[in-house]
Amino acid sequence: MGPGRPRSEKARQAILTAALEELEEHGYAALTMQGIAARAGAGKQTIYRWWPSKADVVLDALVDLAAARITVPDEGSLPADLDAFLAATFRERGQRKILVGLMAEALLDPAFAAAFRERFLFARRAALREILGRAVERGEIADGIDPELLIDVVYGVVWYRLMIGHAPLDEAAGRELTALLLRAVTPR
Amino acid sequence: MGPGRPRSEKARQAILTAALEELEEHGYAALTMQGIAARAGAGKQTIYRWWPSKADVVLDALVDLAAARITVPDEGSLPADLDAFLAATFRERGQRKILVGLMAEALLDPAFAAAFRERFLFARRAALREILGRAVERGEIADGIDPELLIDVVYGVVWYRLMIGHAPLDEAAGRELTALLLRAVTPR
Amino acid sequence: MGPGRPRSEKARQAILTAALEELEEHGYAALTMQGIAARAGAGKQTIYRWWPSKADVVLDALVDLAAARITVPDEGSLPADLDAFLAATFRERGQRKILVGLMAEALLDPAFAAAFRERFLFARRAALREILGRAVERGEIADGIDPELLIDVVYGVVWYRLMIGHAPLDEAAGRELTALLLRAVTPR
Amino acid sequence: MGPGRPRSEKARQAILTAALEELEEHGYAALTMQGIAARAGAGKQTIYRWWPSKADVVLDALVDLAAARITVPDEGSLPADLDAFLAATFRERGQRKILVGLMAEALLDPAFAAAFRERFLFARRAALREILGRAVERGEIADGIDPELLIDVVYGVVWYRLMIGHAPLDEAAGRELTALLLRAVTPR
DNA sequence: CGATAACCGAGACGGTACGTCCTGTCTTTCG
DNA sequence: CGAAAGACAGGACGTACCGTCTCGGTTATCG
Repeated sequence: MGPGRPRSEKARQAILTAALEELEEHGYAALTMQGIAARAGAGKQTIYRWWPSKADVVLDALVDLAAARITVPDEGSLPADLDAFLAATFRERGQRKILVGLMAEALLDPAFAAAFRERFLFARRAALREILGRAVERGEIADGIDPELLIDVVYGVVWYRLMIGHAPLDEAAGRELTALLLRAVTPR
Repeated sequence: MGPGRPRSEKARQAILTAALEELEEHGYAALTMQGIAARAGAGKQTIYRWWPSKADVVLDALVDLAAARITVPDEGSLPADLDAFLAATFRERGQRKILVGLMAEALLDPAFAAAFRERFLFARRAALREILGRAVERGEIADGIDPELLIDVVYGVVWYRLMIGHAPLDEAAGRELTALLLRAVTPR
Repeated sequence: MGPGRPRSEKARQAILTAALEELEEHGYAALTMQGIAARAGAGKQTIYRWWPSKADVVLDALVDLAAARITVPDEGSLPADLDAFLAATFRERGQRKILVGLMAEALLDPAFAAAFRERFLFARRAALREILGRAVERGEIADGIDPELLIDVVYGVVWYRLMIGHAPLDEAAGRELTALLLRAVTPR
Repeated sequence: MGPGRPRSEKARQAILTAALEELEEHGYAALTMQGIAARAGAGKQTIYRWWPSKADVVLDALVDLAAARITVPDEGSLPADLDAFLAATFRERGQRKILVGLMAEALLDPAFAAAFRERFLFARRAALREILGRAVERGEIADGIDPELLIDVVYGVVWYRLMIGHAPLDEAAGRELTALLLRAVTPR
């Protein structure tokens, strides 16, 4: 490390925390750099020095939150793994506001969209891909079925319901989706 | 009609057209009421009088555009209907910018989200529901399969790919999705 | 009179009354054509048809109010006339808000300034001029003293105090001013 | 001085200059915050941060302009002092537009009226008061004559003519007014 | 141990869009 | 054709944030 005062870990934490609190209290739409800085007792410059946009702050906060969370179940069979995976996914719905806000930002800002994909979405896809890979090896998935499409179906339904809110995202929904997928992929 | 100058259809058209042009040129994120008003040669007040937000302007423009477009195919069989429906859906992708912008707005603004659901999303779901309803009557869908979940799967995949852009939304994708769904729903 | 519906005297009265009431309640600065029209139950066009600006409405209302008020005292001597004139002038101070508002408008709008001069200010000057004319004939004013300057002194002091509000405009003030003027003009 | 970027003297000057230029070109009535900001190359917020209204901007500009100008003549006699004072006052008539605009604003806005009185009007009165005070000491003013009334007469006539514009404000006018005042105050 | 350098908080800066208000004009229906 | 109603284009308002900048001050490395 060169000379100069090192980055303040205290400021970083204060900013991430402030961002999550502001988001929780007022919603993503009302989130502002000014507001985060004020609540964190930080200067705006300090935020801009380390994050290119407020969405990146929230994404960092989310990644911190969800750091150790992506546990890939390995129950020995596809149905069990899928059920466990979806149940775990739905359990984190305290993050609904965060996820929906970040997706909105990603839809509006291509630069952030790339970061969101790489650091969040694709990490989740990889977990599901691992589950499906094991199922393929076990012969639980018929030939000619593209696992990537299955991933799209799972996350498509999850995100669609998360965003539209017209149907629940609970364990029953998980089981129903698992059942449908099994009918689709099971060799016969 | 009461007294007073009636609403100007010319102004309405100018505003909707201006909104779409601005969106096309600069993207949804850069869309502003000022910009729309200036390009339309309209006063801002005239916009605010009839639409609560810029998103509602764009939604109106979209509904005008897509007015007669929701044609429900009736080819006599589920596979044919699904293929035709998805092909028709994907063909309208000139609307990608519009749809993604409106979804972003819906994620940020609950009031607009309700309008978007009622006037756009649910109308599309209804079309698909009709197709599936006919398939159920024909016995092409096994008992115990909830058509609403199928709708979520179709639009989930469509929206997920529309938003993330990691995979194509073309006729091949449509056929692949159709095939997967048929495997899932066909009685045996 | 030509054909067509004649001007509505009822509307005219409603507008003048509404203008004075709005002025009284919210002050001249907050006076708007919209507000006057709304309170009068009149259309804005009706106001614009007959008055070029809100100031002209208020001026009309003032002239109606003060119509018969300019009574020129004729007590037989300059001191008595002056005292009576000033006392009468000061007595109308319920019009303070109106006068100050109109003067403000006249300072900002040359077109209205002309109307204000002709229809109000110069009418008042004429009254005072008549008093001074009689005093000259009676030999109460020394040669070489320009009555116009005396008028400026009287109305200058009145308006200055009316505007600045640093000193009272009451009968004592009138007597003090009268005394000063007499010392200045009395031949010796 | 506390922390934070200090106020920009350059911006302050640019704003005051822009205000005077706009006023000169388009008149006080057409003066707008937007216009001043645009011409000064400043943000509107920067103006609102330091001045509550456009009138306060112009008042600051005037005070800057007239800073060292209030020179109280001391010629040794009341007639000479008065003549010199009035001549000096009338000589500044390049400020007519400014003064009339500020007075209009003061008539419409009590908050600004207070500032205008304290920072401009009363400062001018004080100068005249000093002249009259010396005259009293010299015995040039008869007992029982209130100097404050004399100040009202002088500034009353000046402002009345400034506003109405029916009579000139030149050296001849000054001499005529001086003569009248002397007749009024000279002991006999 | 002092110079240098990068950080920090604070807050002013030039901008841009917001949503509201009012202006003066226009286009209806009604009497 | 006057009048009430109310929509229209236009433009200023005062506010909120943006992202940048310029302060004084702090905390590290390195000569």
